[in-house]
Formats: sequence, structure tokens, C-alpha cells
Amino acid sequence: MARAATTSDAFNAIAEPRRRAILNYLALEEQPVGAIVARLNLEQPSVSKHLRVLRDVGLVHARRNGRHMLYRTNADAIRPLYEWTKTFERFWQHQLNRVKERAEAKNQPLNKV
Amino acid sequence: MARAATTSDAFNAIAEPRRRAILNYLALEEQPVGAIVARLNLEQPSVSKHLRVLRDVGLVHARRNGRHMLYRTNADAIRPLYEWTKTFERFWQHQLNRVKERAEAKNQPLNKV
DNA sequence: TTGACACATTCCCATATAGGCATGTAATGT
DNA sequence: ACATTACATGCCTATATGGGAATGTGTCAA
Repeated sequence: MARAATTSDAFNAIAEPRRRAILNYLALEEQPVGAIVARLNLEQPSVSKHLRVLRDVGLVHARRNGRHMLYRTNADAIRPLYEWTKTFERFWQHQLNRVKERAEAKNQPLNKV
Repeated sequence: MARAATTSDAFNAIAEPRRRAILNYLALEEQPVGAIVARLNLEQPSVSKHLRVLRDVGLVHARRNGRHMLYRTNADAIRPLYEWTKTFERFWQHQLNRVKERAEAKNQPLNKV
């Protein structure tokens, strides 16, 4: 058997870095495809394909507005991922990382996914 | 180009349900391969391969003890996933889901990943 | 109706699995 | 040294990409 389809669930869908970037961008407000293409500097067909995957697993919502398709992130669909990772929270080394976190937040690049 | 390697990062590695199950099992304490095989009811070569992927991305640590290889989850490597999902926390519908959560927790199967 | 704009889909291809099976390797007991 | 235990790796196959280029579809303006 091959690897599971990217559309099989949210875990597979977000494995793609560009799809995570798209979700980040669409979290604040809905945007047309062209805006994603311009902002993330990707090919239009590529963005459409990624959006198709994200839509299939419910990670984005879409609606048409004239010639434009407006997409927005469905944050609720990300919760299962959050819940799973949170399971391991009690095993982290809290004190040490809290400090590192603040230090890194200051130098974090804008397009960092 | 094809899909990114499962070993390219933690996001790709955890896309596989069995790998998440392994991480869950190895979170509490280190275990030999045979225990994973028995507990998750998988083929031994399959488990070894999954562990290889998890090890390549740093999601598990391994040490030898006689004939046994003892693996354990490296929870710190899961933090980046947690941090990314947490980015969307402010967009969740808090009140509604808190209620749903408790209701679902009661009926959750043991092997649910 | 025609043309342009905004996206979506299709086709082709190289690549990376994950499963099943066989085999290789490291460590231990006798 | 040899058999056994406990894993790791190799080989083969079917399948699912993601990129690039071309083409199809839906909407609006004139």
C-alpha cells in the first residue's frame, strides 16, 4: 500500500508546508485565490490544488463572490491536531523552553511556518 | 515532484496513524519493539520501519539493552506541532466546544488516536 | 455574443511511500 | 561454535502525490 491520501484527514493535509502557510494566511480573514498566489508567491494551479485538499478535509471554507472564490481557515478543524499534541504537554520540559520561546519570538521571520 | 519524505519533518512523520499510536504508547515509558508489536497488533518489520522514521525526525529516542532496543517518545519534538496548532486557538469557538469535549471524552475508545 | 478575468481541473512524470515477505545482523545462552 | 532471540533492512509492487503546462469552467462587462 502507498501512503495515505493527503485528503484522508487533517494530519495528512497539514504535512505540506505550503498548506500550513495558506492556513496561516487565511486565518485572519477570507481571501481570494489571487491574494494567496501573490502573498505566498506560488503558481495559481498549485494554490487551487492545495485549497482543494484543504477543503476536502474541512480545513478551509469557501464561498463565491462574483468571479472570486473567497477562502478562509476553519480553525475548528485544527482542534483535533491541537488536542493530540497537547496530550504530550505533561512530558515537556517546561521551565527551560519558556525562556527559549520568548527569545526566539523576537527574531522569528514573517514567513516562518 | 512527489510528496515530501515522511522523514522530512515531524509534520510529515505524524501523518501516519500508526506512528501516532506508537508515540502515544511510548510516551509513558520506554518499551522494546516487541511490546509495540504486541500492543498495537502490527507486523514487526512494520514497527521497525515506523520507528526508523520517528527516530530520523527525533520524535523518539532509542537505546539498546541487551537484545532489546528500548524506544521512548521525545515529547519535546512534538512541541513545534503544538505551537503551530495553538496559533489558531483564538479562532476557536470556545464555549460550544468545551461542552462537546466533556461529552465526547466519556465515550472515547481506548485505541483512538 | 464576445472577450477578459479568476479559478479549477487534467495530463504527464518523477518520487516516496507502506505492506508483505525474505533475509541480514547484533546479543545472549549453552 | 551454534542455535535462538530480537530487531533492522532489503526487495518488490501498487498507489498517491506535487510541479509544470495546457486547458476547461464560471462570472461579469461591454
